[in-house]
Amino acid sequence: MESQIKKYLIENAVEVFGQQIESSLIQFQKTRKDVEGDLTLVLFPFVKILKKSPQEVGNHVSAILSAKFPEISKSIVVNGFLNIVLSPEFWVKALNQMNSEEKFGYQPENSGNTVMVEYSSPNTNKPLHLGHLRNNFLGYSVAEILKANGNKVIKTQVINDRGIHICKSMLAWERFSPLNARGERETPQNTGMKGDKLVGKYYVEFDKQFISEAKSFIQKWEKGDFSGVSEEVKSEFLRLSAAKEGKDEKAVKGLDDKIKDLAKNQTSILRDAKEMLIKWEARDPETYLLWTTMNGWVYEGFESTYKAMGVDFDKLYYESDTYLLGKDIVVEGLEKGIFYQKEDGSVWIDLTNEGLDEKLVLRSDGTAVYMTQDIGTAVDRFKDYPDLNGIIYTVGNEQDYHFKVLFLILKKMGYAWADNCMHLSYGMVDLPTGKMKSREGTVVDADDLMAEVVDKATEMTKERGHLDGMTEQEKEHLYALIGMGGLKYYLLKVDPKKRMMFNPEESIELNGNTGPFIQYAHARIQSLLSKSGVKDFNSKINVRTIGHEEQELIKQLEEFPSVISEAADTMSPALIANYTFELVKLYNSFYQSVYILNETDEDVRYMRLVLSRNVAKVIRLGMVLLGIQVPDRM
RNA sequence: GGCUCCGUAGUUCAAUGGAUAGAACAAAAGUUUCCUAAACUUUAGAUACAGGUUCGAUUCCUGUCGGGGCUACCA
Repeated sequence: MESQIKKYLIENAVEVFGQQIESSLIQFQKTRKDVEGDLTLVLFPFVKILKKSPQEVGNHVSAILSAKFPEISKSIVVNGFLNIVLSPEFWVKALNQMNSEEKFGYQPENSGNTVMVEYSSPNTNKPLHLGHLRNNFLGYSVAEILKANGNKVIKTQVINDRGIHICKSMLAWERFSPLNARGERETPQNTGMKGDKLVGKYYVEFDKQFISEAKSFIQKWEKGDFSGVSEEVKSEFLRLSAAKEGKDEKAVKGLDDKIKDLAKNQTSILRDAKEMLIKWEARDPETYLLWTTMNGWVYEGFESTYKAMGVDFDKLYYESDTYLLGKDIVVEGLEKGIFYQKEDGSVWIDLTNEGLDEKLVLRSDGTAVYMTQDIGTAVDRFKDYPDLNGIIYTVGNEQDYHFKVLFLILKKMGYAWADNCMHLSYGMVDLPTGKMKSREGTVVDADDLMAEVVDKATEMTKERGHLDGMTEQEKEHLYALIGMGGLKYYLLKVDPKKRMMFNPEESIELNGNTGPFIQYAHARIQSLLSKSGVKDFNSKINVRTIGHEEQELIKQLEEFPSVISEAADTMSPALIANYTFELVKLYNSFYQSVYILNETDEDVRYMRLVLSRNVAKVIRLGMVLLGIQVPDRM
């Protein structure tokens, strides 16, 4: 309706306004709740053109529209706004229309572009945590939203499986794992530990040993004992120590960090890890086997976590596969003069003209850095999928700068698709106790958290659920569905760009703006429908009038398609979440105030059932986009 | 220091430059002879500060104050 009126006004602008007008001048908005009307046209933009008062403009436009559109039963001018009231017939027709569409609000499949969505870029040394949950749920949801808008979507992740950090956990496992009775080191099989947790444990172990060795160096140096270190290190230490004199707290901390780095570089354990990396890059069979084995453990662990999360991927990329391609591209860029080489052999790009800094793309020893790999991965992807239109990178906002640089480099390298690469930058998740820090053990583990919310859901559902006649398996499924629904909804309902506070207690709440609140509404409607005895909802509704609350509900349902498309444009699942919450509140209020099954007028009863059915449908279609399932009973 | 993002009820979040700034939680008071009360209905409460642009500013611009992030030959 809105678009029809808009179209009409633009096409007949000369007649209505006496001149052609920009389409941006036609602004519609939702009518305020406390004012009569279904649709509101903002009149201010026309006031200047017509040089009349808002009231006169309103009357003028109102008369024209009323004559043209029979759906408009009346229109009222208030304070510069034209509030349009649509007829009951219009709303009944709208309800009949949406009732006939199974996928109401979705665009036809493959009617849009081909887009790759990358989310979850885990480090194989660290088990997944709360931050990954936001990342995964967000990426998955955006992928689903894009699909609903007709795009073909390829879900992917890039696995960070090479580099010095990987060697650290490998080394620590070889060196520190206790042997069991059969003389074996710890494995997921013989300990029953999840693979990613086991590897993570040895990564932490490495860090402990590493830091303690570095500390002992510093203690020695402070006593003036420089045995076994080079003159350069000695003088650097003395220089840094002397510089601390008379500096403020912050500066001293910075210098201390530099001293720590200096000491870390002297440790034997780091040296051994570096040697291992060189062996790995040389494909030393023993090292390679160890790497493959331990990575296998991690992937198995991740797999089970992803399964619990309910996310999946169409294609995986491994940095161990793409870093070499990245290096080739750097060489190519060097020949083209896009990059330049310093005396020590390191390769850089100068972005000072773009307001950024110089950025390293290859180390002096010829090894790849993060940026090198990312360049390689991007190019690789467009090679794998020739019809790909763009990539969306779901990565935290602490990497805004990295992606700015990455896209700029790709553009300078002449890749036309660089303009279609986007960084879906999401905010950090904070805890009430402050930031998550692995050092301080304040990281919320993904597996633990998911288990906790499901436990809580189990407890609450047993207490008040309606589970008679369900099998144990069905019950387990329901508990998981409610627990995970709550968690996903909690993480997705806020604007992804913003940092958010994660309150563990609130995340398992069942009341208010929560997943279970929405799931409950769906279950209640399903129960209603099955009790109604109506099997076939295909016949048309036949009522002349329609109640205020019913009309408000249809109005809200009518907005679903534009919400989906806006969610895709802004890549914000939060819009879907908030929309659905509004819908459910309206429905609950409606449900409370009228009889449905006990309504005596058959036509009205049927209309209310159809309305309920469509509310349930839109709830389900909306929640699917968030990766949340809705139950028929709870 | 440079770059960048953000400051909205007690708390967590909303608000394409539009009408009297919406919700939820927490607080207070109510609603079950009826379709799932995990529901519904009331009440109280906020735009960090100072300017500017505009018919109109939470939104845009400038400055102040406060917070986060980036500023590695780590990934």
